[in-house]
Amino acid sequence: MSRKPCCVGEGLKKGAWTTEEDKKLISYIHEHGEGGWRDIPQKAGLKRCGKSCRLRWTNYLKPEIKRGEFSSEEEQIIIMLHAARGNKWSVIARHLPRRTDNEIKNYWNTHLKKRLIDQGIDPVTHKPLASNTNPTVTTTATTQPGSLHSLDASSPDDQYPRSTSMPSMSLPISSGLNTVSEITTNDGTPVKGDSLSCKKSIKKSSSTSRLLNKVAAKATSIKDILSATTIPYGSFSNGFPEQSPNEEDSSKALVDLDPFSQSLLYTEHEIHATSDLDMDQGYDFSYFLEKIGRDDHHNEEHDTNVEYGHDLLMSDVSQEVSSTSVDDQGNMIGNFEGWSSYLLDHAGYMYDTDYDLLEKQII
DNA sequence: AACAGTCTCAACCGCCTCGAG
DNA sequence: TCTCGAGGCGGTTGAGACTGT
Repeated sequence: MSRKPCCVGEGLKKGAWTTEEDKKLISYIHEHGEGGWRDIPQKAGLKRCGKSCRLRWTNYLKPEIKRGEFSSEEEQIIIMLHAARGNKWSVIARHLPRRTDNEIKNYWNTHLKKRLIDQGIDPVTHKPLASNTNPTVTTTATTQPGSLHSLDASSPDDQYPRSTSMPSMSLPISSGLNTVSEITTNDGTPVKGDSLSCKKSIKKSSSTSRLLNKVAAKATSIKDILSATTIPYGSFSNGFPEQSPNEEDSSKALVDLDPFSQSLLYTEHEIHATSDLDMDQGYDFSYFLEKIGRDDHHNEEHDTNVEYGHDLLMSDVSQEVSSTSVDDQGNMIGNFEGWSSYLLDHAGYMYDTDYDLLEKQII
């Protein structure tokens, strides 16, 4: 019942493509366009099967393909979407303009997966690995801004104490902080060379983070407004950390229950750091994606995998807020209004707040 | 220098989806 | 409704590069 492989045929070449073959394929597609892959090899004078041609073109030769190191923003998106959708590389690739699913898949398997494991996070479930879970750790973890959630492969597993009630995985936060972290060896000398993992630790701001930071700043304003209202316990019975008020002082617990505050692990100094946001200084949007993920959890029935950030980037929701796109410089851009509206919608829903009034106060 | 082990990623394989007939 | 085939997708492989001894 198995289908006959498309690439059966005498004299069909396999393996690495030569420059000459690439030239032929590029030349043909430039002249005739994509499609009709079955006929392309013959017409282009290639001893390859059509499928091989298509893969070579879509994964490697296509001019708009972006190659090279992944930005921290891209890493965040990959991790969040992977948590939400698993190994749906094509879905993830749709949110990373100019990246191919194959490249993302490779990057995940060779870099991100290992880093998550190094941090004690199960790359499949995105939850803390059982052996590394420390149920005694609660709130107010001492944080080091710019380093807490960065996926630094050199970080020891126990460097970042994890609350049992924290999101199922930590997210890199450094992208919006303009943090330039020099990677050093154990003796303190800077690491040179072209190691991908080293390069990736150099954080820089981008148009993506700036745009999303604006949304984050707006959402923080929502938080400031809403935080003036006392929200009784029990208002958020689902989707929030399981924690009894008796276990924490009430003022802190209130912060913890604020849907626009950070998770339990993302402690007060980080929250305060957002209150006087500088658009250019940035703010890491992953917090908001995470928060929104919790909101989704609050609103709907979700499986255990759905705990942070992801649904915003999932196709259904991102249709609301517009998918990521790319500007003429190749930078990822988002729909600011769409994201803002989405955040506002969630704020209104969560607090049963008058939407119009809320929006007037914010905008 | 030589070798072994590890890593990276382009390419392949086989199954799935979907549209055309 | 069924069949077929093109294209899409995710898992896996293996050649070459890199690193350590």
